[in-house]
Amino acid sequence: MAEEAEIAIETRLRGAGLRPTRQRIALGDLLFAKGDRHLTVEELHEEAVAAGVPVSLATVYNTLHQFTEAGLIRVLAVESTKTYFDTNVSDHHHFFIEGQNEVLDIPISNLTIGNLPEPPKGMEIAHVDVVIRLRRTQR
Amino acid sequence: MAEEAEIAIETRLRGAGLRPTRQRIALGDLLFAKGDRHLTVEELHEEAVAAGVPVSLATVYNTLHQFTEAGLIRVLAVESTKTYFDTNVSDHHHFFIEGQNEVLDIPISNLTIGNLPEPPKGMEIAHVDVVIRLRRTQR
DNA sequence: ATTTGTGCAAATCGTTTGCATCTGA
DNA sequence: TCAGATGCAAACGATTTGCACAAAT
Repeated sequence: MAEEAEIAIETRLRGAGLRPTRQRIALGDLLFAKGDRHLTVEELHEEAVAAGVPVSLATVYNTLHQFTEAGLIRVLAVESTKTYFDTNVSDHHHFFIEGQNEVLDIPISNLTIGNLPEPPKGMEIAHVDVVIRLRRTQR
Repeated sequence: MAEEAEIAIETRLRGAGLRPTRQRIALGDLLFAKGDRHLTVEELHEEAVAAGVPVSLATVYNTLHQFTEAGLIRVLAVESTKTYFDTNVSDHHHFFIEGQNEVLDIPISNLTIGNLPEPPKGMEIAHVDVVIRLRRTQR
């Protein structure tokens, strides 16, 4: 199963014109082995080191950007200090817990958006992002 | 009319417990004199300097944060490395033009959101942000 | 052998902070 | 007067980049 995932990632990397290097495969494993994830570069770097794959921070940055260009993951626009990467590329939206900087998926089926506006001339809609910001309930 | 705006801003500043200093009034004028705006700190700073009010960058940062706390403006979480401030605090959403880092208001009436999901236990919804990302149409 | 990726450290960029000086009430 | 505001420069954290070395084809 780990093997299976590894092969799949190698294939996906090749398909994207990326050499399946040790580091990229390891990062890909960490990203995709556990279902949908929302990670910062820092977090993934720590996981990689903890998993015995001592990649450098710079490589994690490079790799995540390459994965993003390849469409394997996407960037989340929740808050501006840190960049979050989402391993789920399908159409879905997010909760963001303020103060805790935590991102959660919103189950797809719940949310609908109606009356999408016409984009300005010469523009088309690339993506619609909904972020529901949460705060702890007063008590 | 400029006078009127200035008085209003002084009043709003006082109401928020902020001394209406030369710099805050000038920045407030720039922010609110031209209708709804989406600005970065850098942009506002340049405008101020161009308008003959040589505030420091640090003061622009401080001031925008204080205005935000006072509820006069709000922070936009589009994506990008920079923080955008919105002078329109009412409930509305945004277009974001990719590559150009430009923010536009979506006219309120057009967009509806249905079936808002239940927030997780102990949480409540603070705010719902919709960002429609635009790209230039292929030709 | 050639091309591409990696690691490190230095560089960059947006933002924040410490502290001495100034200003509004 | 004097708490609060400002300006500067230094500090900071996230991200990027340049370049020598290593790995993949």
